[in-house]
Amino acid sequence: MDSRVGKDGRDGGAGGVTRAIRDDIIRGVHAPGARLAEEALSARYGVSRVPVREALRTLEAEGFVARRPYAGVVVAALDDAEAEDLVEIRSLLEPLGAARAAVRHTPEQLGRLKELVALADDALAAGRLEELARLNSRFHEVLAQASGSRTLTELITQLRWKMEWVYTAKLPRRAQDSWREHREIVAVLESGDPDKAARVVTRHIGKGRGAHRPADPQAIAVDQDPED
Amino acid sequence: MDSRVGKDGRDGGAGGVTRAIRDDIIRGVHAPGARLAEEALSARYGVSRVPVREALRTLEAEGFVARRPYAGVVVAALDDAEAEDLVEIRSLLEPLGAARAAVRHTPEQLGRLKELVALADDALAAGRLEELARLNSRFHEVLAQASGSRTLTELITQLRWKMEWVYTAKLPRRAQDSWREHREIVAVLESGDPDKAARVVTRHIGKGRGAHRPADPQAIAVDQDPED
DNA sequence: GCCACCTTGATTGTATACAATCGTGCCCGA
DNA sequence: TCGGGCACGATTGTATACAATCAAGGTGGC
Repeated sequence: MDSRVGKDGRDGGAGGVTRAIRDDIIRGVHAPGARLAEEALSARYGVSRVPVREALRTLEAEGFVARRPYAGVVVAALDDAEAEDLVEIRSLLEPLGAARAAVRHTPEQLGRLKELVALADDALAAGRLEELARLNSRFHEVLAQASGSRTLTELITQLRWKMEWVYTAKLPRRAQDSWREHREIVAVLESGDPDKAARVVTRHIGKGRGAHRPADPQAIAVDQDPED
Repeated sequence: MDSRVGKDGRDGGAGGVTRAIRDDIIRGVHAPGARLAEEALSARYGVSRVPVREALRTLEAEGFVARRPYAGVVVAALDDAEAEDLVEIRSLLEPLGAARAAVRHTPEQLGRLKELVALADDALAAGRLEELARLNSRFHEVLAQASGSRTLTELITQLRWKMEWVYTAKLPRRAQDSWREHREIVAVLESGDPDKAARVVTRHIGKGRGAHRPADPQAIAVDQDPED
């Protein structure tokens, strides 16, 4: 149970602490609304208060924690309406990213996507769902990067983090067959058709309906599949 | 030419430095690609290196600067493709925010919007364009907050900052008559119709066409109006 | 003359120490 | 008994000092 950030991580320094705290928030180690005292964090992650403070500043900008002057930071609480908005925003941005990726993707990125699909096939055959989830994150991360837009990439990545955050505490995983759709995405990217790429990803995300119409407040994305 | 952050600012501490540096980046004081040495910044803004570092962490998360380990931070450079993406992303998110605002806005927020429109009328009559620009920012800020979604509010606010950043260096202002449309937005919000709100803001932003189709690469938002 | 290596300088990353601020509990008085 | 005020503790915000790392320039050898 030692969460201290390893010295070996490629991102030396406070960046590692940022990732560690963010992961712990997503995984529910730090519950929403919990107070995050700087000294406690510095003890827990084995660094001084300065990197902790910088990490908290990053997490604040990303929306994972809220800061009030001289009152400390607390883990942000995502209510149902926020969760619904996340789904909606993502259903707008990821198709846009896919459309960009269809035009701008590099051969190397396409190769990485194909590689990830192949790895997922192996993992699926071996029944390693844990591996599948990790590959899923990587797939969408590379897909976002293929958009060629730094802004889009960062936004989509952060949205995915928050989606994971929301779903981690809400439902068990059901991951398997989304990879058939992943393979389809790669094929569309290779064809270079932006419209088709956007449509495929829209369907993949699971919000095929019109954009701006607010969904039924009752159906708070509980039927969404975290593994997409 | 003293940019040091005043002690009087409501947001005590490093938050003020963050705002100051961001404003200077947006205003072009720190040119894209410029190296931002921490000590130079701390001298310029009259604080120590620690608040500067925290501010840079925030600005990094917001995408205004890029950090490379032990290599310092540089002001991010937005190429034309990025600028185009910003326009596209905003044309997706602001209508969504308006749709949410039409349903969730509080009476207080609606009052503030009306008040801003009135103030803009006065400023317009007096010919104070500088005041108009500031009111314009406030209007869209309150409009975003009225969406009731913290995520949406932050995203839209950051996008607006970046739009301002892009346009500051590119074209002169032409601000006047967008306020007629602002008044229209307020009316739609009061009516409570989400679809109509989304349509009005979509037209207001100036990208009425379909969402995912990439725009003509030649027409890089140069004909966009920064004052909307 | 050119390349590899090392040294040096500057800059970032981190830790420790100090100051400012706020919440809290206690005490006193009505 | 209850309310206001005050002092205390804890925590955040900031400044200074030190360690780690990298880039550049010089020097020696080939």
